[in-house]
Amino acid sequence: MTKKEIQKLIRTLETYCGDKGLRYTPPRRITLEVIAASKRPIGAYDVIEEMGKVTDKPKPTTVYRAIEFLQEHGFIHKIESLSAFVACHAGHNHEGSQFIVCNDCGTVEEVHLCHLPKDLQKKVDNTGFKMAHWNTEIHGTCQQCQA
Amino acid sequence: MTKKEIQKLIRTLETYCGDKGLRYTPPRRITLEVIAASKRPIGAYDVIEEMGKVTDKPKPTTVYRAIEFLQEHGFIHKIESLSAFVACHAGHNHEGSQFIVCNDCGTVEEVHLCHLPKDLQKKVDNTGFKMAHWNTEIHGTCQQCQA
DNA sequence: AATATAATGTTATATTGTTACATACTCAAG
DNA sequence: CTTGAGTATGTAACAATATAACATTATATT
Ligand SMILES: [Zn+2]
Ligand SMILES: [Zn+2]
Ligand SMILES: [Zn+2]
Ligand SMILES: [Zn+2]
Repeated sequence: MTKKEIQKLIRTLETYCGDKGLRYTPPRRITLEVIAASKRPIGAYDVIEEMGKVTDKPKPTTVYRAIEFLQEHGFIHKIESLSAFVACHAGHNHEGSQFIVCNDCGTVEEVHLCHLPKDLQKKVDNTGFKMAHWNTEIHGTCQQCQA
Repeated sequence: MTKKEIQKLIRTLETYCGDKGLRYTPPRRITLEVIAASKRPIGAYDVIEEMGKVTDKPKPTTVYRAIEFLQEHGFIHKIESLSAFVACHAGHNHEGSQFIVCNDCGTVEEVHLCHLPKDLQKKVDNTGFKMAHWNTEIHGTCQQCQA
């Protein structure tokens, strides 16, 4: 994300917290800034490192708590297959996420769909399952890396 | 899986290795047996524990190597959001996996589709991305656990 | 000020996964 | 046979990721 986009995202976080009676705190702000500023998914311990540049180097707990908060409220997503985090690019909270991950350069693109693909939704319905969240990670090689 | 199904799966592994000039070895066999016998996704260190009941307790490397082999050849899948493994229920190697995961009881059902859902495939095609593998994990509450 | 709630600080530890190097097995060429 | 190449395992140490438990601080409400 560009610096402007990050600034906007941070203001969104601040507003969101105000509206919901949640606290807009340094760990939460900095964690989001760091994740949003990263070109690729960033691991929790790299967030700790980055955060250490602007505050006392935080303990894992601090960052993991901020990550949990930001995930719950839809500001970031975890790329499970990489144990790493990215800022949400959809601009709103959503139940499902899709990512395209390049195995060569590591870049990740969020592909936002508002609904689970029909063929999957059908299968889920047939089992009487009550869906809460879903996530798809598509691995392969991006156009750039094919050249 | 039932004991019969496991036995069949193991024979499939043996045949597969023979056909491909790969080795059918105790770590590979036991790892598959243990994962297939588990009612829920099983973590690598629990596989180590189980394997320890029938051989000298193995080191992590042994089990991780077997897991890697079994994954590469389509016998097992990793549930990324749980860092745990399940035996494949599709009966053949496939590029994409879908799982329905109950957050309450932990049971996982594999939903096999041979192709990526169309809306996702379109998005991928538009980016010029060359897909290798994909994985979807759907979390929620199974019918039993809703009662 | 007293209280309740939300959030953070701190320490230690648990869980998951990898690196590096030595040893053994299998098959085939000489 | 035996030697060499490729495949797989054995072993020890370690790295990376994540959580538990308990103390303290901040914020808002009474
Ligand atoms: Zn998103
Ligand atoms: Zn790439
Ligand atoms: Zn499968
Ligand atoms: Zn359930």
